[in-house]
Amino acid sequence: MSVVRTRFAPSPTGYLHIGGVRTALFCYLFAKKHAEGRFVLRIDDTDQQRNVQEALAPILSGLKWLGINWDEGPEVGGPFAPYYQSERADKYQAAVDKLLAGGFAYRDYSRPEELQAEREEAQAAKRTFVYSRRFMAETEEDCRRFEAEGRQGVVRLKIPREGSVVVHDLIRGDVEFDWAQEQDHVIQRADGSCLYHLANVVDDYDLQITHVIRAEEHLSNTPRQIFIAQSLGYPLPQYAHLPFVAEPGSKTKLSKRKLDKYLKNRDFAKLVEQGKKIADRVGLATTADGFNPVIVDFYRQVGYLPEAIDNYIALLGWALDDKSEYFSLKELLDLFTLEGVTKASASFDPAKLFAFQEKHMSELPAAEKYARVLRYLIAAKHVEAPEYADANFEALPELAPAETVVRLPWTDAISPEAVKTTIEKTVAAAGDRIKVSGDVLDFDEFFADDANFPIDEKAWNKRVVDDADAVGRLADFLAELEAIPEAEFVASTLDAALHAFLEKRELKPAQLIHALRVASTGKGVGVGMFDALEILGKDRATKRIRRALELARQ
RNA sequence: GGCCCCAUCGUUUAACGGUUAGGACACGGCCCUUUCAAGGCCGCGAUACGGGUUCGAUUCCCGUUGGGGUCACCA
Repeated sequence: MSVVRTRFAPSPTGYLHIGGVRTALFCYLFAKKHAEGRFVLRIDDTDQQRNVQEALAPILSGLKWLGINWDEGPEVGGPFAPYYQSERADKYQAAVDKLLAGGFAYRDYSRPEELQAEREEAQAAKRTFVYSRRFMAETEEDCRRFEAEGRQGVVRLKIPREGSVVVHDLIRGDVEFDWAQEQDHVIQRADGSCLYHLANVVDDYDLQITHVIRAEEHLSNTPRQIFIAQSLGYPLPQYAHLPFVAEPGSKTKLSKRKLDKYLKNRDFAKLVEQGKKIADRVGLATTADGFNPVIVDFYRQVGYLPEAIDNYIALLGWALDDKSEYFSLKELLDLFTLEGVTKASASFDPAKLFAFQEKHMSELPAAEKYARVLRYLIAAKHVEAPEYADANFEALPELAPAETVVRLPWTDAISPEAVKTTIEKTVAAAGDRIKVSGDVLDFDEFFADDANFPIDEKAWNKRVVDDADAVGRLADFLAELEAIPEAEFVASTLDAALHAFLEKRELKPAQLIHALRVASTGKGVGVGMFDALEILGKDRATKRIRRALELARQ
């Protein structure tokens, strides 16, 4: 048994979308689960302009981010280089010559309008269109004659006019197509450039691809590829056509262009809204092409975990059994099989993806959470890191090195160590509330200037202004807080102190805590009250409450 | 329109002739609770339809309906 080789062959379009990732992931998983299996990345740029590298960058970075690493292809090279179709023209030419010589293709001199006329005629007569081959050149003389008429020649496949072909598909079983339904497709243009189907077949052969795993849309053009391969004497690869990734709540293929439509889906809108909130704070343009939940870059920017995306994407058209759902990439590598792939298209469900993100995030070790979150705090300027003084969000590392020095922009009185502790405690206290890394920005109250942090007006009015006794209680409790030694200013002590205070006065927690929260954090909601006080520390916490009391008494 | 593919809760899936048709997400309720999350418990909810085959069909066959893909000198 030969070594399994799969390939993912994107065109450089400037973005990597969810559907593409799913195909790439399955190709990768299938190859890598086999001993010595190789996953090849080939760039299908037969029809491209200059800026291939630029348009390719987001695709390569997206795959890398997701951990879908290729064994051969751009940047890493490999034994079958080049991996760009634009650099393989000579191979295609040789194949065209061979096809022509074998009588499997012919030179055609029809003009587009002539072909169109035939097409319309067939349509009017309700027949399947089949080219008459009226301008097929069978001899050199024919060629010269047509050329003398000012015609330009292309090369077409000479598809059989009868009989049928069976595609053996690993997912769909045997699918039969009549040759009569196929067209004499053009494989080479007048200018000598070759078209996709030819290039694709030649490359799959040259790169020794054993399993062609691709989206279902390619199933119906597999016959012509089989024709090319067989005419060239190539052994056929195994085919596996994956179901589509469809739109939320629909069976239509997911498309980047229809974002407006998807936005009407509540869950989709939620994702975008959360993403925008984060992007705005870190200075990311939300009008950019990549800022769209259909595009992988969106998730990277907002702070999703690549493992969560991989996990969800893997389940889009694949299942292991009736209960397992949470997988790491590594586990997927062991468990993935083509047999587990479903036949029906699966629609992309943003809410479910988010649930996977929550789950993976909740299992992330504290140190890594810290490293991921730091990027957002720096970009939003809640903390400063001298070594990244002028860096914008994109220039900041996704995982900040542990030794990164941080300070608060508004004071030097708090040491870098203390700032680091503040972040660590904030992340710990926020816990599950930080669902994507960028969510850390919801807890900016711990980094704000004690003398001048923003206060949510609604919460302030409700908890302080409208509560006649709030100020008095706050003042009394402040005195208690001031009596606690700084070293004991920790959540457990504060909890005990507050409850003792309440008990003495026969008050319920709510009668003090809400006002205390607004006074010390400026917000109506947040982490546990005692955690919040501990994070701030005695000095900052009491300073803030004093400020609040002053404001309330004005 | 021709050809091809597909069809289980709202979504994603399990059940490869015998189950009270299972799970997850979402949704609803309750509990916990200082807010917001999280968590726990409970609930709602599906075999598209019609014929066969069979002792027995989600499962096999045929048809209908519905959805999707594809029919380029795009990939």
